[in-house]
Amino acid sequence: MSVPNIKDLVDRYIAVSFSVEKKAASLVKNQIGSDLTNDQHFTLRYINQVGSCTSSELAEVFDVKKSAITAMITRMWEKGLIQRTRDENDRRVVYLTLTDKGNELYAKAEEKIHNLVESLINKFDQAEIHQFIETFEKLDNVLSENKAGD
Amino acid sequence: MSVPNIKDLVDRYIAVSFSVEKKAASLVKNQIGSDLTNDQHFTLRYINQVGSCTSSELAEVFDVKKSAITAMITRMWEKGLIQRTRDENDRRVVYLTLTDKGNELYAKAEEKIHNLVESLINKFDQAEIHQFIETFEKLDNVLSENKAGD
DNA sequence: CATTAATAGTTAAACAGTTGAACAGTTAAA
DNA sequence: TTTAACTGTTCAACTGTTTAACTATTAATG
Repeated sequence: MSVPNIKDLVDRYIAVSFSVEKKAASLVKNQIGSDLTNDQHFTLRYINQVGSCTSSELAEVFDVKKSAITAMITRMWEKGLIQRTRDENDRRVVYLTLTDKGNELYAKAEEKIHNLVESLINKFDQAEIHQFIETFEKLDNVLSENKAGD
Repeated sequence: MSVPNIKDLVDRYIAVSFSVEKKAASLVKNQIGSDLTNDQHFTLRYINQVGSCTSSELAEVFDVKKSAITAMITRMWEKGLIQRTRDENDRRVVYLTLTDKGNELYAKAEEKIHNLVESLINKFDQAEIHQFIETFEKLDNVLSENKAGD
């Protein structure tokens, strides 16, 4: 008990992160409806946050190949959610931005998620939440360093 | 700062959980190699833990339709990792277990993950890890309740 | 300047994972 | 016994992914 049992830790972490991720995805999907897949929602969210970005940037952030981004962006472009604009200075580059429709859809999704979280957040006290997110972000950094050292 | 800003919280949580999940998946994939996809690894892990289960149970746990399980189990069955055994009492039911090959592959993957975690775990102190997992599991329970109340 | 490198993004084939609907076989309920 | 419920499968269609080859453009090098 005092010595950290790595096997138990790995089992617990994998089980809980897997479970939470599935449940959160399922809840979000119920809220958002069938307009948007989860990956499309994350893409919308990211572009909304940064305002404008490129395919290469998305591939870096999502840790997938550029061709995967092309496919996903094309599907969202077909739905009228995303705009592609060529850079006039460097004509290789294509800037991705949200259309009005994309922004609206994101705002609607965001509102529903906000309400959902609001209804759940009172189960935790603020210090606990704060510490949880801090550790989670620390884990993210540790993983980044590990990857950089490959 | 004292009042919890839900929007910021949601943004931070989604960003960090998305990022950690991607990085962890990528690290695990590097360790395990191309023998196994992440979902197949999780499936192997689950069946290893419970010993034996059914398609319906997997569908419940993974929160997907049964037809998705059939497809995935078939792929793993073709690789010789999983065995299907009909229940003689209720001939609708099929029990899923790991073959020797499945168990070996799981053990190998588990060892590599173990070593990986061992190399990262010293970045955190034990109390922090303990508290983090506790809160994560609490979140899992809260999400379960919320889903049950749908 | 001309040729060669590198970069940004796309396309196409192939695969894993997913849903939804229809179905077969089996068991339980009426 | 007929009807209803359940377990698992099949099939078509879709999203997301990788790999490899490709286009177009820009940067670097001689």
